[in-house]
Amino acid sequence: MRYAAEHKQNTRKTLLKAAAAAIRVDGPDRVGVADVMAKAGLTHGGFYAHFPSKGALVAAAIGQMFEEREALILEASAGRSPAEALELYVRHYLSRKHRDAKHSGCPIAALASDLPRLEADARKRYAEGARRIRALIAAQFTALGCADAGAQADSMLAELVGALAMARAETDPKRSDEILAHSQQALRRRFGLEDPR
Amino acid sequence: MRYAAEHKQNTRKTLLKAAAAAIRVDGPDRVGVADVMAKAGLTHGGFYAHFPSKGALVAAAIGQMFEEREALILEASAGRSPAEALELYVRHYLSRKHRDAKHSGCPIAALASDLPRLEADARKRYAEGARRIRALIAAQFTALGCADAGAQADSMLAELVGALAMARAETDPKRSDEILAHSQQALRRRFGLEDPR
DNA sequence: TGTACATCAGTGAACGCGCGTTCACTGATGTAC
DNA sequence: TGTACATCAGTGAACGCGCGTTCACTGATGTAC
Repeated sequence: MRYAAEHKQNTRKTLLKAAAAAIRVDGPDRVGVADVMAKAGLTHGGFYAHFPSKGALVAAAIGQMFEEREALILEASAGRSPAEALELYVRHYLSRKHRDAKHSGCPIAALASDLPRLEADARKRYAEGARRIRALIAAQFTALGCADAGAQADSMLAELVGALAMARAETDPKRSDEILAHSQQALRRRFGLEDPR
Repeated sequence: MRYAAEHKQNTRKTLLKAAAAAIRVDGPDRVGVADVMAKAGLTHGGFYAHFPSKGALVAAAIGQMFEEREALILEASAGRSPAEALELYVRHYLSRKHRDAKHSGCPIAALASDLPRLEADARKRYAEGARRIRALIAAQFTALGCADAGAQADSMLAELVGALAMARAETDPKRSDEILAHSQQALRRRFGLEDPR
């Protein structure tokens, strides 16, 4: 079966998307090469036609996660004022929906504690991705006229990531909701974000 | 070789401490039963005289981490005013020393993203431990006369955990230091903690 | 006092399983002549 | 127009390794008689 010119590239993209989802849910160690191939309807042997090793897949999948995430943030911010965009970001980030949709959520929170254990390539991709997301937030603060936009972005992102990770770890659903709500409230207050409801 | 009455209990404690350190550094999946036994100077076969399974070790080791951590917090707070205790906690939490000493640091940050993937027992221990640490912080806010001490504690802990995890994931040492410094500054300001230096 | 036996933390070989990786092969299609 | 060959994404069996778990055994000491 000879394939269309872009067929291989499409398969590669499918693998990356499948890996990006699976790794956020189960972690880089528990996601197998065979799992990812099966999700694309393929058998495991063909994997090495696309990636030189599992480590390379993990690194590329982390890149994929951040690309997806950045696209989502840009799309959500489009046509909105800086204050609206920040408010929306915080509201979505600390929603029950985001907490429960780990496969498609923020990779910073999903992989935070896995990261220091990964190979150099994967760490690099993650650090670059985190910096880009931080830059998107900082840009909104700059547009709002903040002098220390970078510091504000770091602080906001830290509380977002920490609150989401802790809410996901909490076994009591009520307490988990509370963690999200408390950080939501704190962030709104300290950054002067209106509650639109 | 017949052993002293408490010998087995001591061995168990040694194993727990070794596991608690190793799991924070390498994660629950990459720490092997044989590794932990070797760190106690034993061979792997004897493991099952102490724990029914690896999962039970992981859960017990998580309990151990939080015990160590609580003891440390209580010790550091002893004889200090609530404001001093909070200031010290934040300063230590966001120090380079804490960032670089993963084996003995805060388990909430070290295992945040591993948690949702672990067995029910381990998740329970973690959630209980996180609640106790949160309660220690909330108690200081209550002593300071805060009406919403629980909400303050949640928000502070979220920023601490997020900032530490992100600083550990960052590959550029300068940016990593900056992440710690920015959250340190933000937390001091919003909770009115004096810089003693 | 001396001998046989019970105890039990720890030993180390073995088993089964999953997973990353390799490799000879397949089979449909494009190309050369 | 027809035939032989090259191409190449994907197949599926196999290999090696690490790891959790099991189990028969060790050997020093306490206990029963």
